[in-house]
Order: sequence, then C-alpha cells, then structure tokens
Amino acid sequence: MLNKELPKIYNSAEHEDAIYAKWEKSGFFNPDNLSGEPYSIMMPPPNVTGVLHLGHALENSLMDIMARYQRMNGKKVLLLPGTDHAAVATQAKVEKLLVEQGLTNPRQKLGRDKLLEKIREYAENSKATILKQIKKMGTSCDWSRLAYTFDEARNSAVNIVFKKMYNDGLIYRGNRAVNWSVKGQSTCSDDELVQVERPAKLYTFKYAKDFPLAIATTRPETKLGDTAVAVNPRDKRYKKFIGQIFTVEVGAAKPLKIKIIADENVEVEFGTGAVGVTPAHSLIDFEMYEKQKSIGEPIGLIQVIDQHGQMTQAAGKEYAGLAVLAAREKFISWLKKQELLIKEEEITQNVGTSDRFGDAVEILPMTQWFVDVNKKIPGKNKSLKDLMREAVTAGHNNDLKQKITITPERFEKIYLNWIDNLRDWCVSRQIWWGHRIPVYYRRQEIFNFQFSIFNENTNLQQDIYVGEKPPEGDDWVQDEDTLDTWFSSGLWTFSTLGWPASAKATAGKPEKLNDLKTFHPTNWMQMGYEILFFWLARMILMSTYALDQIPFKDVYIHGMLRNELGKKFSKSSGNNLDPLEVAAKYGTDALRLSLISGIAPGNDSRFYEEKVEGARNMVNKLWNISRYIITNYPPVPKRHVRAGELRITNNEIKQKKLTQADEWILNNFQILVKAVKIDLENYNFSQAAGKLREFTWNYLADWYLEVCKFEKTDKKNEILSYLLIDLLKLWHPFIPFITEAIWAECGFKKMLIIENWPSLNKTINIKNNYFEAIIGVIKDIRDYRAENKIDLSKKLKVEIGVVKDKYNFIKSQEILIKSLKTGSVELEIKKSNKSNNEKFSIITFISISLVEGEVGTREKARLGKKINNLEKIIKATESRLANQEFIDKAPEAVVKKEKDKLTLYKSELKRLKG
RNA sequence: GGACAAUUAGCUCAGUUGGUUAGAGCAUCUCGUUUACACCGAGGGGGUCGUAGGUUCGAAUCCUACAUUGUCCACCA
Repeated sequence: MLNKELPKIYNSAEHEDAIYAKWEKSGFFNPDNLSGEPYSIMMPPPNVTGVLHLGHALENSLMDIMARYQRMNGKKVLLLPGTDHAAVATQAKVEKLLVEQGLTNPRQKLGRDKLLEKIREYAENSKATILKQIKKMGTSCDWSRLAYTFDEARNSAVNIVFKKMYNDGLIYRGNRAVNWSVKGQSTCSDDELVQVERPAKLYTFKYAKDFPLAIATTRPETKLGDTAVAVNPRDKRYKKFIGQIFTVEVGAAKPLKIKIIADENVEVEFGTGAVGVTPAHSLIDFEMYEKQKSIGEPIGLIQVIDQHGQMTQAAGKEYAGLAVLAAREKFISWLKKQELLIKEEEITQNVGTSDRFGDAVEILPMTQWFVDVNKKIPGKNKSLKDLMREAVTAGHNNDLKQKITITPERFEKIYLNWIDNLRDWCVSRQIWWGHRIPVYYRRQEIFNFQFSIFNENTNLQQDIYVGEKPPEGDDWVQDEDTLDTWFSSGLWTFSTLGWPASAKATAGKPEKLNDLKTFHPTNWMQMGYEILFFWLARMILMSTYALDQIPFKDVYIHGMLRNELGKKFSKSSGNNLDPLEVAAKYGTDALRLSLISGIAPGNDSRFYEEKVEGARNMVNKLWNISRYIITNYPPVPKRHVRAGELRITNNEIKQKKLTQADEWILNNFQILVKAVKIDLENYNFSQAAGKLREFTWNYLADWYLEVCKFEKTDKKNEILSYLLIDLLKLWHPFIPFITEAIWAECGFKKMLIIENWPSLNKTINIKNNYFEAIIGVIKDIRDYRAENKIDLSKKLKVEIGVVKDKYNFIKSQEILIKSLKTGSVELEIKKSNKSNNEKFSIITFISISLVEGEVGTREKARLGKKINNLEKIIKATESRLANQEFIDKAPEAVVKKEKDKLTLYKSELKRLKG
C-alpha cells in the first residue's frame, strides 16, 4: 500500500517548497531554539545588484552542508544571512539603467536625494529576489537575524569604527595621488582596478635640446607636470647629475624645474635608464615625491589633468581645457617641431580600468580619506598591516588559538604577499550610494576643501567633527563622500551580531545581547579566491582592530565555476546557466550535489548540465532504494525502535544471526560513517559525497538489497531500517530536501534536520568476513556468461572447488551464487583436500564446464589474458622480493604484503591453469 | 617581469603524510525490460599519470629544469 503512494520517480517540485516552509516553521534555523556548543557561519552577503548565480549556488551549498552537519552534531548553529549594498556596483548599475531609459545625466538631473531613492528602490527589489532564491537553494539560515550592510545597525557600526580609527590616527584625510574614474566621477581603490591589455605608443624624447638625458613615456601630456627625473644611483652615466635641477620650457604655465633624483627601482638596462617623474599623475611617482619630501630633498607636484579628464591651467595656456588625447597630440607635434622626439614605438601596455564604470582611470592628486596601514596603533606597537599578517601566522596577539587557518594553505602565501605590497587604503568615494563619511565641517571650511586643488597647509583640525551622531548646531555640514563598500563589509562578522550594542538593536531581545559573545569569532568562512584581498583581508583588519579578535577560525577558499569550455560564466557572453532553472528541471538536491562534486579546495571546476543529470540520477536512486525498503520492510517506527538504533547483540553475532552479507554491509557502513565525518571536518565535500554515492549505489543497492531478495532472515528488517535511517542522515547535509521527504515517508514525527548525526556502532566489529569472496565468484560467473555470450536462460554448469574447512561455508552461500543475477546455474561445490593456510583465498578454483563447443576458444582467450596478466604480476613481485635492499629497507608490513600477494597470485594462477 | 596553480582514460575530475595491477562519473561497445529504480541492471574496451633528469629498495605523489594552459600581482617608464 505504501508503494502506491510513492511514485517511481522522485518529483522535487512536489516537495521542496513545502519542506522549506516546514523547516522555517520549526524554528530550527534559529540557534535560539537549539542548545549545545555554538557554531557560526556568516553568509558572504550577495550584492543587491542582481540575481542568484551559480557561484552563489555553490556557496550556499557549501555553507549549508556545514551548517546542517554541525546542527546534527548537536551544535547551536547560526548561519546568518544578509545582503550587501555594494556601493559603486549598485549606483553604477542603476545609473546605467537610467541612462538607457533616456536620462542623460542622472546625478545632475535627479540630485542626491532623488537618485538615492531610485537606487534604494532598485536595491530593495533585487534584495527581495535574491533572498527568495537563497531559500530556494534550501539554505538553512536564520532569517530572524537577516542583515544588510546598509541598514541602521550596520551604519552605526561603520561610524563607530571610523571614529575609533580617526581618534587613533589611523584614518586621515590626505592629499595623495589616487585612482580616479572620470566616467564614474569617483575614486577607486587599487584593488578595484581591472588591468586591461591594450596597444600604446611609447615615445622617447628630451625636455630640451640641452637636457642631458632622454626619457620615455606613453603619456606625453602628463609630462607637462614633470618635476623630476629618476635614475638609478649606481648608473655611471647619470650619477653625476643627481641633485642637479634643470629648468626647461615645454609649454606649461611655468617653466618646469626638473630635479635629477636617485631611485633604486629604476632599471639601468631598461629604456634610457631614466624615468620622467610626474608625481601628480602616477602612483609610483607620487611615492617618489613623498620619499623626496621625507629625506629633505623635495620635488614639486603639478596637476595638469583635472577630474573631468581635461588639462588644467597649470598645463599651460595652449593646453588648458583640452581633453587628454588632444593634449597628447599637441605635445607630440610640438616635440617633433622642436626635434626633441627621439623614438616612437608600438607596445602593448596594461591599463588599470575601473571595475564598475569601465573607463581607464586617471591618477590624480586629491584630498581623500585614507586608512593608514603602516602606522602603529596607539598602545599596540603594531600597525594594521601587522595585525593582518599576524592573524594568519603567529595568531592574533601571538595566541595560536587566535590563528586563522586558510584552506588550501597556498592562499596564505598569496595573502601575505599582498599585505607586503599594500598601500594606504583610500576609503572615500564620490558616489552617493553608501555609508556617508561621519565627518562634519564648518561651512566655510567645506568651501575651501572642495575647491582647493592642493594646499598642504590647510589645517582644518578645529573645524572637523567626527562621530557616530551628527554634532549639535546647524553650522556643520557632513562630508559629501561615502565609504568604500568594503569598509562596511569588513565589519560583517561582528556588525551582524549586534556590535555595537546600541540600545535600539537589543531592545526587548535580551538573548541577542549575547550574540557577539556567543558566536564571535565565527567558526567557518568560505569565499572565492577572487575576493581574498577585498574581503578576507579587510575582515581580518577590522575584526582584529575593533574587537581584538579574529573574525573566524577557518577559511575555506573555493574556486570558480566555469562552463564546459573552461570559460567564466558571464552575463555578457550569454553562456549563463541559471541555477534556478537547473534546480527547477533537476531538483535543488541534484543541483547542490552536482555543484560540490568533483571540486577540490581553491581549484576552479567546470560545470555543465550532464553533471546535474548524474546527480539527479543519484537522488532518484536513493528515492527508489528507500521506496523498496519502506515497502518491503515495515518502517522502524512501527516496531518501536528508535531512529538509527540497531539492536544487535554480541551474542547474536556469535550465534550467526547475521549472515555474511549482513556483516559485510554493516562493516562497510561503519567505514562510511567514519570517512564522511573525517572528510567533512577537513572540508573535503566532494570526497564525502563520492563515498556516500559509492556506498549507496554500489554496496547497498547493487549487492545488499539484491541479496535480501533471496536471503530472508529475521534481522533483515532491522538492519535495513538502520541502514536507511542512518544513511538518510549522512546524506542530509548534501541533499536536504529528498532526505527529509523520505524521512517523513518513514513515518517519523521529528524532522531529520535535527536528528543526531550517526555515530559508530560499537557492537559491529566483525573480522573474517568472506562476502567479498562470494562477490568474486558471482562476478566470475557473470563475466563468463557475458564474455562467452551465453544466454541467461541456458543452463551453466559451475564447479567450485573449496578448501576443506570452508566447504560448509560456501555451501551455505549456494542460493546466493545461484540467484544473484547469474542466470540459470547448476552449481556443484567440491571439497578440495588441500589444507587451508591461505588467508585470502577461500575458494581455490572455479571451473565452469562449457556448454557449447565454440565457446571453448573464447574462454581460452579470456583465460589466456588473465593468466598472462597474473604471470606478469608474479614476475614483478618475485623480482621485488628477490631484491635484498627491498627486504632490508622497506617496512615489514610492506614486505609481508608482497609475500602474501605472491602466494595468493600463485594459487590463483594454478587454479586458472588447472 | 614575479608568484601561484593545473597538466592522470574520449570528456570532467579524484588520487590524504611515497608502498607497487592508477580510480570514479559521463561517453563508448556488448548483453538484458527479472514487480525498488531504464533517471535501471550485468559485462567489456580505453591511461607508459605533460617532457627530461634526479632522490629512493620503491615516484602520479618528493626535488630540479623545461613545455603548455590558466589565474593573480607588479608594471616598462
């Protein structure tokens, strides 16, 4: 009757939404309803710019596997969901949409408030979509703690950290060369640049006829702002010029004073060995400028390009107002006319472009807010860089318990290398969608600030207010700029847990006061390697600095998903696989399983529909196995046995209540339970799933269930129930929906999601099991039939020779050998008089009497091949054992194994030849 | 230019401290609709583990060099 209710094919669409609703209603997604040791994972908040893609689907699968596994292990699990306002990305996207709708300059036309309104509308919409999609993935997160990087609680955290950094002198407003997107009218951090290769012209020239050295550049127009030429101090050709100042007239507003300076980084061999230094328009040159200043040999700084990509007054009357390219042409034609141009060559060059707006960035000197990564933190004698470094090496505060481990290890090196090269982090952005910098100025000062191009002597200290809340009095104006989105994302592990504990965030929810204490540092964080620097680094920075704690203990780095050709999935190339469509077609479980199969930590993997198909088949196989067990072996609840409990006593085992097959499957199941635990704890998701698949399909379905059709014993019902129940638990983290659905079919009232993770059954400790040997016999017969093309209906006469003391045993397996898909077999079991001292071989020979004459030659060929192979191995093994060095140096166990193998193979050979 | 990875069956990938006939899934070929499952079952074929050296009793695994592919960083002024 039960089987009538269960269709042959598992229909995912029928179950998924209902099951998710049931889980949600149960309250088990919320750790407040769980007890035990806390375990927390913060979901990397997806941007509110789009929809769920395969990368998200992978991440959700990984996180949910861990969350469910830990929950079943009796932990108080928090998987905290959230979304990211993704400052630049979102504003850029909405502006683009508005432009497409015909609004030419959204910022100007709409103004701050109206544009923000539009962006908010878009973001909220997108947020709702993506959250719905996360639910669709089956992710077991606590929706009551849903967070957003741009809500009030997170804003308060941002302001407080900003203020703390400011007070510690780690955030400063400085005039530095920064990356500027003309199109986006905003700064970008170094990490936000995407390097694009493109052809360029390299011009070699002299500033003036009598200038002693030539320099090369791809940006001639910036040379109107040169203030120095750098040479290597060991360069014999130029050494004598170091320190000299040359005044040249190149058409700029004022004659340029070019100082020859020394810089170790200039390569003597490269080009002319001399570098024109333009501090205003090159990050490296700006560093030289700062260095010169610090050693008391200052050089000038002349800004010749403005924020709109046009030449400034400083570039000279001829150039002012010209676009960069026009200025370049003009300058080149001037050089030609003056006969100063020496060489012109085509090269390819990498240009930093804005990640979000797509234009090549200009380097401009600007007054911006920076996080100083090298300055010592007051009272710490360590810089932020040091904190970031220590957290993954010696441990935060040199405490190994506060050390972050990165899986796979190699990313640790990449991370440390990045930290070494880190410059001060420019955190201010000139876009509107983001946390506004919590800094306030007096009116007249903001006027100066905005229109001063560069004035080192501006001192605004007394007129600046930095704080969580706006200052009193109405003559204060807030800084127009917003913060880099990573500033708020960096706080994610603790800003989501009620830090800072403002009255509002915790009102009426006393238990939440403890969230931070309970769940921080978080236990596990997973992310793609592409945001290692953006995010991992910044979370470590923020958490160690603000909380004096690491943000998480373990980081798991996953690779990127690529399509079957190895290309990145991208919207523009139209090769996108929509995870939701795939889930609709094959089921969410199949999608999840396929995403985590065949992946190794940190490595990219390819994803294609066939993979999902395979996973779907696995899911369906499990469905049918369950269907069969539930139908034919009454479910355990009816027999008043607790889920997963197997009542087998040592006595029963001794009394042979268990058959060879029973022992074999129970043994292998113990091995599986152990292996899955180890794999999950080492984040080997793919391997754990692989082993589950192997057991379920190849052990349970292909052998044990088949055996059960012929071997009827009292214990079968209990064993099968035990196996099914615990197997469902093991599978649950990977394929939560179908396992929960089957669980309900079993008749359990309690949900699978909070069942206890299977533990090892200590009564099952069986040695000397020979079921593998039975399998060997059966396979031999099948193999023979198939190879010799003998019809299953035709009777096959098989003789099995068995050593004396195993005769009764093999006799007892007669029915299995005859029945297990071996076709029609007439079995004759013969006693061999040999004594049995061969551990491995209980069956010494099988001879199959031939039914038809022509089969003889086929069989001879088949045997010949086998014999050949065996002889080869025997020869190799013999020569290995003849090698004295092998005997002397290899471990005893290895030598013994070789010896055993040799005896085994020799007897096997004898059998085949005989 | 620097760093990191990958290179194993037609394809996609495993291979956990070096241990001896190198595994899986898909594809392919042969056979089979026997009431859990054709989203199935049984069986077969297919790899000198990128190349060349080295270490070792023993190497897909460790070392060196090279090749190819990919990624990241730095950038040529």
